[in-house]
Amino acid sequence: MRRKSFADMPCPIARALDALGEWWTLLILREAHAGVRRFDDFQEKLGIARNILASRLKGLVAAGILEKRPLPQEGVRRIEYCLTQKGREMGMILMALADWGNRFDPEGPKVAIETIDTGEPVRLQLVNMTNGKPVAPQNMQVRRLDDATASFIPIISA
Amino acid sequence: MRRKSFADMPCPIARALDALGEWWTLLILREAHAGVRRFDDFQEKLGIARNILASRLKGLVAAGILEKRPLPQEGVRRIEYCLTQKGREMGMILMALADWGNRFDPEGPKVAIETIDTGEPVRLQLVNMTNGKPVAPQNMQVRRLDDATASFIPIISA
DNA sequence: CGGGATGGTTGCGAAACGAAACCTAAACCG
DNA sequence: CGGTTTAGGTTTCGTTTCGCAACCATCCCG
Repeated sequence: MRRKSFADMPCPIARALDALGEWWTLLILREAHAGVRRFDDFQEKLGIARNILASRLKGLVAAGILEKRPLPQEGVRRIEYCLTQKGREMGMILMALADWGNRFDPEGPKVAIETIDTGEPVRLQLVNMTNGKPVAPQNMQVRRLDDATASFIPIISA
Repeated sequence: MRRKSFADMPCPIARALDALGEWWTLLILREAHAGVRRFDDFQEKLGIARNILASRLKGLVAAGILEKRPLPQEGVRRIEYCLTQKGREMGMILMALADWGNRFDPEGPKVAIETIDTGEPVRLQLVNMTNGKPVAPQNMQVRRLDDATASFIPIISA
């Protein structure tokens, strides 16, 4: 039996996890967000096996999250794996993981998530986009638009 | 070879993924946030194999994300898996996944993430906690507090 | 031509995953 | 009392994925 895919589930979380949920994938993207672009750099910083890294990079390129760019004029052949727009915009997911890990892992390293200029603390919040005000998690829903009678998308009243 | 653990990496993202990053785990927690509490309900809603579900639930209880509660007076024996505080507070991670999946998966179901009372759109934002103002991702850093000379925690200037 | 750098692929053993069958204990049913 | 149902798992077994090390293919340099 092949490992079950989440790609055909009618839920944006499931479909996101189908692209991001394999072991190592989000750590590769953490490095990408930190500026890493080259195969050997990913490999060395993460300590991931080279075949697994190759497989993950291929998947992320296929998912449109990374883009493979050969740099022809660089002496030896060089290839860069660059974040696409889709890849850059999943920074919030990494932030949410970092924030939660930081607050709820007593053994973990303590980090400050803060502004660069003033060093003031930064957190993630739900914000009402029409008035910019914070929204309580209980006052939030995920509602299906395309086919109202189809299966409910379970979510999240923290 | 055992699959490599992220638990001893000095990064809150890696350590969070050590608890949340296995296949199925975040979907189980999506269901938990939607109100599911019982073994057979998780199993039926997700279509997950029972042995895998048992293993994931055990891990989540060990990680302090779910709490196992027997309900003695309920007729047959019933067991509930309830979110702890730690579990409830990772709703932001699910939100970030849902938001990203919703925006960047053209094949996926379109959903509205909105307030319940007024139906206004809701998004995740970085917020400066001292003044409540939004923070641009470029003006954000993750800085290590406990051992400034130790390995850099890569992050995230979306 | 002999390296070295870069970006992989191959082979193989060990875990993890998936499905179905099975088990346990308590209720309930007649 | 014996049989069935309900709930929550565990076992078994075959397939897939992971991890490691070794190897390979290009290109460039001297």
